[in-house]
Order: sequence, then structure tokens, then C-alpha cells
Amino acid sequence: MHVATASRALNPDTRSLVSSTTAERVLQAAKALDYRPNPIARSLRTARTETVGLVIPDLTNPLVPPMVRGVADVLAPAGYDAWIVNTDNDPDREIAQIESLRDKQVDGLIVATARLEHPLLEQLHDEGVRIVLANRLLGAGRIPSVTADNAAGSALAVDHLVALGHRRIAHVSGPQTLSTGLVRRRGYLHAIRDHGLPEDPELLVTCAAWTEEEGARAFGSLLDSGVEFTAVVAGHDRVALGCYDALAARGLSCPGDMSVVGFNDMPFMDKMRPALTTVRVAHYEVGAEAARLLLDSFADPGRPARGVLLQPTLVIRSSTAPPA
Amino acid sequence: MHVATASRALNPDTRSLVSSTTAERVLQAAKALDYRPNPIARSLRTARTETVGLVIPDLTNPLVPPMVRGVADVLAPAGYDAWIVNTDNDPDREIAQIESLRDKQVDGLIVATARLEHPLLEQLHDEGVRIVLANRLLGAGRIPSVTADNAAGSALAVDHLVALGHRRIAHVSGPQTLSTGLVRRRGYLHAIRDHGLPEDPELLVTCAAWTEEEGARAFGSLLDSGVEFTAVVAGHDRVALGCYDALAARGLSCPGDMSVVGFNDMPFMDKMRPALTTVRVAHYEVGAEAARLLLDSFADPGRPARGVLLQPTLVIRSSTAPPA
DNA sequence: GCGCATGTTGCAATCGATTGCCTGCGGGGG
DNA sequence: CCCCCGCAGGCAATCGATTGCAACATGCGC
Repeated sequence: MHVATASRALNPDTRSLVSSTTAERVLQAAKALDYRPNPIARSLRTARTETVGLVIPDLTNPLVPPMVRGVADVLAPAGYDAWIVNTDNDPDREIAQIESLRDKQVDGLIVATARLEHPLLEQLHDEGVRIVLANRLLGAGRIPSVTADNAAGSALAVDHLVALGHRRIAHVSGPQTLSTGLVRRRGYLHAIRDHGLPEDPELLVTCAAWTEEEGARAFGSLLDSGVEFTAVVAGHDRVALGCYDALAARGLSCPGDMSVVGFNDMPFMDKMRPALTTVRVAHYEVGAEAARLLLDSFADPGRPARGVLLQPTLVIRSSTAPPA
Repeated sequence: MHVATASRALNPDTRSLVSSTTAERVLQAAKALDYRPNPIARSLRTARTETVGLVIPDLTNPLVPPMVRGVADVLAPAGYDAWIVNTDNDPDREIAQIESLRDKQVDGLIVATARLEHPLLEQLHDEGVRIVLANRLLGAGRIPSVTADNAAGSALAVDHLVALGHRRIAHVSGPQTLSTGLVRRRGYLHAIRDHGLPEDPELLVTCAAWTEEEGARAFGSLLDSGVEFTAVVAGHDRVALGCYDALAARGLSCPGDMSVVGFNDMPFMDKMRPALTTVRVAHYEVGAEAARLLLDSFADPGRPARGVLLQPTLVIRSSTAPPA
């Protein structure tokens, strides 16, 4: 029995080249010997690894694990695995990690880091590397991507507050170098305008990062400025928690004195006091859909880039109430 | 120039076999051509992949990501990468995943799933597969492992409560099929005895899982039983949150009516109301140390198995107070 | 009865690196 | 002056699978 024949018998696609009796014999023998194909040898020959690179900023960011699971759960049935690498938002590290993934011959990349600009990715895409962006958009939109509809999410938050009777609604936005920071702010501004509310630049403050500290600092300065308002849309749950802290530090209550809406619905946000009303982003679905797009692009290389927008939902809890 | 010569020049270990001038020329050429060695071809030849398998129950469990980062951060400088697989605590899946990792020719395994029994792991270890256990202990302790000193952690919690003046201290333990469930309970019992406190079996209840629901159920039944006590050591932060819920449902306050201590110090436990006093386990360090043990076993295959116990610390917040 | 088509299997190249062995060259010592 | 030793580098096998091509057998049609 020749290895070539065995190889053909073992591969369902080529099994028809082998007589059914020998195929059966090979399958029997494989089972008897507990034969396990060596993926390394196969990859060397076929130049495919059944592996995709998953580039994330930091696994310990609570938003990330659900997305990773979404990716893994979609890839697994298709026979693919994910290599996970953390960049810690360091551009140099990101480049190094991506090159390392390419050396490992990954069949595609899912990039979930959030910076806006990224010449390397566009270049790789032009070189024919299969890439899907998750959670971020890039320049011309030529690269397939999956993101939450962040603008719509901001609008959901504003709509909810307006429905409760709020008219002066602040926004604590994030770094404008981040796709999320930019779009959520834009969505807030549009929603304010759509409701015919006054667009007061004083109601808009910006964090240098999506952290509680920055949220407390930015929102605290807004509180101290003397501007009047009764509700705030935070660009991120962490920022909302910072708002909680800033309120507590000033003896103000939520939702009594101030309604707060977060963004993302991280784990445990339902356990906060008050439980945080927030815009839920289905991160698992973002990952799953990104993986689907990537698999699609393997199946049909010619397919044009598709951008998927996932609709967020509003989760109403206890941090929002009608104004006093 | 022959590929063999180039190979030797590129590899620091064999570079001395090549004259320094040719070595220099090769290095120059490699840089000029942006040569990148193919890890797949190398692995096929050397039967090493510079890769370890990391077996975890579920990435979305908040305790897991820090451990994964600990592993990754230690492996990276040594040139190793980690394949991460989730088992969802399904024994069959765990076996399948581990076999898949072996097919991928990982150089070693770090297994961080928590069930107590595991014949496969012992068998693999006997076959010479390099394995390190994280967060769990196995039978005879012949396999190197890294765990938090869970018994000592329980004792820290009891000591703290006793120092506050509590004398009747309950324990909500977890599944006794889990290493953590078993040992934390044992540590609690020892500590109670060491303090000369009454060992009342009625103060001990057990959850079927480390979840808020189970914690609320088990602790609720204890509250409803009429047994007197003023404090509880929960075997897990999630269980402690369940205790919060059970207290709230009965109109009891924490820490006014009942002191609660958690276990693990998951993210956001400092943001709870009240902020949770808990036994902090350095999960990052568990992962890092497990990775170190594994690298050690690569460097020196003969080394005897070592078991590392990491000492937890008590983080005192607002869920504990002297008894009323 | 011969030729050709079809179906099955074997041969050998290939993927890209590593490594044991051998060769050839040069220098130093007898 | 010759021999031997050591160093540098080339040769070729090897890892384990895949795959184009060739070869062979069988069977059918003319």
C-alpha cells in the first residue's frame, strides 16, 4: 500500500480517485493504528494552515473575551483555529505580532484593535492577505469589517433620556483617535439635533482614554463648571463608572440628581449600584460575524468587501430616571 | 552560497561552524531580502514548534484572562507562543482539544481546567508529555503544578472575621469535585478549629456550581434555616454576590447584619456595593509561574515535578464589619 | 483481436528548513 | 617535502504529507 493511495483515501475530496474497497481498507487501518495526520507536514505542502490570526488589544479587557469566543466558536466547526495575540495598543507590537502571524502562515487575520489609522493593514489587504476588521473601521472601507452601529447606540441612549424628560444631556466622549470615540460622539450630536435640543458645546467633554479615572476627571470638570444638565451619555461603561465616582465625590446621587447611561454592557454592570443603564453591544456576535466574513472570503476570494453593522440595544436599569 | 551554510549562519547556535565573513554576508543578504524563516518547515524537521497548548475552561470567565496573559507574557520572551483552547468544562471536549493540540505538536501543555480527576493527563505525563497544571491539583502530585494556597486563603478570611469579633462564621462552599471547592472548604474547617470556634455542620452549605444563583440559593437556605451566625466566607466572589442577593431579598444589610467575604478578587469587586472584602488570588502570577515551570521542564527534562503554592492576600473593603 | 477509454495505483517531486557526513583546502609539524 | 589535522562549506537525507503525471489493468467498442 502506497502512502499516496492512503493519502487520497483519507481525504474525502480525493477519495473518489481510489476504489471503494481500498479506501475502506485504508480507513480501517488508520483507525486500527490510531493514525493522526500531521498538520505541520500538511501545511508545509499545501501552504494552508487552517489557522487565523486574531489580533486584540488586551485579553484582560472585559469586552474582548466574548468576541474571542465568538470568533472561536464560528471557526471551530469549519476546522479553523485562532492564534490570539495581544498588542496592548502598542503600534510597534501590533506590527511585530502581525508579521509573526504571517510567518506562521495564518490563512487570514481578524484585527480587533481600535486605532483609526493603519497603513500596514491596508497594505496587507492590497497584497491579497485576507483580513476582517472587528470593532473598527478603516479609511476607505475597502476592507471587510464588523462593527456595532455606534452612532445608533448613542442615539438609543439619547432617545431614552429624552423620553424620560431630559432636555440638557451631556456627553463624555473618548479619544477621537479611536473609531468608537469618534462615532459615538457623532451619533450623540446627531441625536441631539434630531430631537431639536440645543447643541451646547459646553455639554461635551472628552476623555483621553476609556478609563474610570479619565471619566471621573472629565465628568468632574463638567460638574464643577456650573453648566446645567440632568443626564449624561458616557461613551463607555468604564467612563460611566467614573461618572458614578465623580457624582459620589460631590455628594450627588444617581439617578436622583443625574441620570447616567453607559456603553457596551460589560460584565457586572447589572451588579453596580445603581445598576447601569447602558447600550449593549453584542461582542460575541461581532466576533462571530467577523469570523463568518473571513470564512466567506476563503470560500470566495473574489467577493467584494462587505461591512456589517450590528445594531446595539438599550438595556434599561436603574441609573436613569426622569429629571428632578 | 548553499542553503545549508545560510541555515547555519542564521542560527546563533551553529554560527560558529561558519566563518565570520560568510556569516556576515548571509546576515546581510537575509536583511536585504527581508528573509523570514518558515516556522512550519522548521517544525517539521525539528519536531519542535515553540508552542504550548493552554487549556482553559472558558475565556469569558473573568478569572481566566489574567492567567492567560501571565502565561503569554512569560512565554513570549522565550520565543514561545500559546495555543488557547476552551473546554467549557466538558470532559469530552477537553480530551478532543488536548488531542488536537498534540496533533499540532505543541511542545508542552498548561492545563487550567479545574476538575479533580483526569486519567488522561496522568497518562500523557507518563508518556513524557510536558505538562503543568494551573489552578488545580491532581492525585499524586507527580505532575508539576501552580495553585493558589486555597486553604491559607480561607484561613485569611476566617482570621479577619474573627479579628472583627465574629464567632459564628458560615461557609458557602463549592462543588467538591473541584479542587478549589474542596480545599477552600477544608481550609475553612481548619481555621475554625484553630480558633477554637464551635464546628457546627449547620454552618456549612454547598453550591453545585460557582454561580450567583447557586450562591443565593444555598446561602438563602442557610438564612432561612434559623441558624444563628454573623458572617460568611464564600468560596468564590460569584457566590459572595449571590449572598448579597439573598440578603437583599430578605431585607438584610451587609455588612450591618452580615459580613461577607469573597474569594478570588475578580474585576469590579471593588465597585460592588458594598465593595467586597475578598481573598485575592494572583491569577496573572499563577499563569506566569506555570509558564516558568513549563519552560524549566523544557530546559531540564530530568527535573523532578515541583508544586508551587502561591500565597493569596486579603483585600479588606466594605462588606465586613464587627458583628452588631 | 486490437485500440482506446476509464479507473486505480505507484512514482517522484515538492513544500523549506535542519543536520550528519563528507570533501577540499590550507597550515603546521615531523 | 609530505602528512595529517582542523576548519569551512557543500551534499543529500530527512521531517510527513500532497499531488501531477505516468503506468498499469480492465473492459468495452469497433
